[in-house]
Amino acid sequence: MTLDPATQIRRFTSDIIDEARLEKLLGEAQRPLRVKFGIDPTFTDVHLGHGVPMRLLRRFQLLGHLPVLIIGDGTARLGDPTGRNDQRPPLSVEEVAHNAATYLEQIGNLLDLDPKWCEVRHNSEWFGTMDFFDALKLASEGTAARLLERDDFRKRMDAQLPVHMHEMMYPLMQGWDSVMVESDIEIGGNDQLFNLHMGRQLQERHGQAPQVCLTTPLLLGTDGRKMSKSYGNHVGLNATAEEMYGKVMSLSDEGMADWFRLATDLEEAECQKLLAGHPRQAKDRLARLVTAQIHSEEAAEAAAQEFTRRFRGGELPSDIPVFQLAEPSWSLPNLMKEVKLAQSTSEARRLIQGGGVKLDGVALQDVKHVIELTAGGEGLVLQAGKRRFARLFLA
RNA sequence: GGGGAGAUACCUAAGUGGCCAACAGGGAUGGACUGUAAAUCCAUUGGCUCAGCCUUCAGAGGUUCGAAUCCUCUUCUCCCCA
Repeated sequence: MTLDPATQIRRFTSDIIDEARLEKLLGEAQRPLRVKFGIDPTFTDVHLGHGVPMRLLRRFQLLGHLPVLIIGDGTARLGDPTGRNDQRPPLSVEEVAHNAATYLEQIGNLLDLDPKWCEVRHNSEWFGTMDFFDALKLASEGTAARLLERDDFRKRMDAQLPVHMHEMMYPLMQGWDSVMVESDIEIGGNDQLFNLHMGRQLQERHGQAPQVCLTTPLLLGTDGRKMSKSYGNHVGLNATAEEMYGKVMSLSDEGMADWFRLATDLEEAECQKLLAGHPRQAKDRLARLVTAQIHSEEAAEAAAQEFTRRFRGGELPSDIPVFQLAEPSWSLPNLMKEVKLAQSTSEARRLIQGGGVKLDGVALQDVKHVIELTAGGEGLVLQAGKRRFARLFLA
């Protein structure tokens, strides 16, 4: 990758507020810049989409600057309304602490969390000691009209959905974080622009230089929609190498260019070359790069081989979960429930009738089929759909 | 505080006394095709001891041979007025 800091940073940004100031800050470099990034500990499944700002933070870290991670244990109590069409459920203190720990653990592969190179703060530090009058004072720093202009609120109002007062406090709280940590730069997803701006506004009102705001582009999910666990199109940072490689391989062709840019460090020219070739080849390279980054070169290579063997060669996976069952004789639906290939008898029946169930490679379409288990040998391999397997033995 | 509207399965959304386990679309799952891409086509999408039965239409009661549909109360939301 090229050495010019601004170019490195631009690869991961869609909006830059006050580009001139960014250049100036980077140019002076008299001191490590404080680069703020807020983490909402409202969930535990961190995915590659969340990894994009991390990778940008890593760039800053490599350039000698200081990432300041804000664990929003105060803000999490209400939840960022950005992009939401409903209200978030409140979280308990324990949940928040657990989520934050899990989050940090997972991003450890992308960012150096050594206290020497990275500052981690909890915003309960300042919100926890605020009394009601302090909160009112903070509330007086923004206007309702400004907040209600926002798309997400606008849409909810139009759809006749509730917008609660406390949700409007969120941007102010995030902005206040910037004041408290005296950030020079704040990074956020590109839907965060409003919240980031609030930081500038509050900083100015409190005698600080307004932070530069950088937003990172959204890394789309494997199906081209916004990456989200609820769509099942995400690649979790805690996924195994195999899962990760496989997930990336299921990425739509259209999404590849963005993925090369946002999820790998591969040089621009090289990316273009790959994208011009066969999509499958390019995707394989992409999947290896992504996997290697979180796991290792070796793990990525192994995952690629296993993938090829399984899906191109049509062979069985090498790590089929083994079940030792006490009963020798099972009706097919019950057996599937027992080994978690189906959640209910009805689901099992659907799978069977749809032709998705195989025993040792042979499709079974009879719902009433009875399976007799045996003790020794290879056992029986039961398969549901393309990727769920169970190897069965009589205990 | 007053008046009006509304709450249906994962989501959107029909249904306004029996033909409703509940139209339609989306999503999801399975199958065909394939590069675990896209597009397309087919099937499925509450549960079960599955040609039958059981539990669902915000919650609790009630009317009726019979209710998601009618009545009462409760909870939540939206709109208008103050």
